[in-house]
Amino acid sequence: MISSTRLAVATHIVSVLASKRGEFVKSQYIAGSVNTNASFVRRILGSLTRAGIVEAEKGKAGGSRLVKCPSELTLWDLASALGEERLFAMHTNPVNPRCPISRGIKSSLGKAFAGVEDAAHVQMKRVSLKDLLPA
Amino acid sequence: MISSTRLAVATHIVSVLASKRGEFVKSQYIAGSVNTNASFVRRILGSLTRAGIVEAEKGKAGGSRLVKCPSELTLWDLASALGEERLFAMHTNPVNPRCPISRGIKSSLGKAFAGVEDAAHVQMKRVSLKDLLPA
DNA sequence: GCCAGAGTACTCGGATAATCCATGTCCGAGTGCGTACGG
DNA sequence: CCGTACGCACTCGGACATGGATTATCCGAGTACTCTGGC
Repeated sequence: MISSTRLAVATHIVSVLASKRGEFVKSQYIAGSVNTNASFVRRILGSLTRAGIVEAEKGKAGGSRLVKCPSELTLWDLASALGEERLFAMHTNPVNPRCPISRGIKSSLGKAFAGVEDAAHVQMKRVSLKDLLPA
Repeated sequence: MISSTRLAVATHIVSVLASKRGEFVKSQYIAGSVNTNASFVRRILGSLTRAGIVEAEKGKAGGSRLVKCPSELTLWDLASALGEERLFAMHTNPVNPRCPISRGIKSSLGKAFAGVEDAAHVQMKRVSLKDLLPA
């Protein structure tokens, strides 16, 4: 039912960056904290960089560092940086035009899903990275 | 974050059942509306039957029929019948005990996820099958 | 005419196959710093 | 002593492998209705 852990890993990543605020942190170090491989971390860091949440420095003394202030970076920012805004998946099977239910369900259910997602997004915007860091 | 379309398909299924209220509908007919295979439909019907949302009749004139009233059957009922209550997935990689972030993140992020999910659940309980049917 | 048994049309549910997606692994190209070597 | 060239340690990003989850396909066993055949 639930597929990717990217949001959880992204949150873990920015938490590590926040705990080393100002320093450039190597992807290998972050991978050690998450207990995964550095390439996976880099792929997520790439999304965060493109979204302006993180900046990367190349070269020997390179690494990544947090650009945003932890109190102003929310779960929603991370999810949308990853392109994981949707919580529900519609089935993609073709519509059966001879069935009125089949013709209408995707539209009405889509609206219902959107309503639930909106409520979730509101909550996600209220959780900042600062809330997640150890006191 | 959700890969499976079971909730969408389950909603489609009960919509078809509601549109034929009282009649026993064959899984093959439902599959035609969803444009998928009957076995997949039956597997979902099985979950709905176990949850008391639907009842099945065997034999030649058999099929499935809706037990609950459409105005009292919510998205939440369907999701929980399918065991798809969770919207987010935590990464399952082992904790790195030498990293304070790694030690704490799963607990604090888990609480944040739960808060968002609670908000979503509230909305899901407000959407009934009746809201999704054509007027 | 009536009952037994076969046939039919569904059910459920398990086993397996085919696909898809998330993640892991590996590699090449680019870049900036440090060092070594040659002038 | 100074500048260039090389090596190193990172970055990004693509290609491909792997494993698990989702969905599709197929089959067997059970059940209830219906029809047929024998008494």
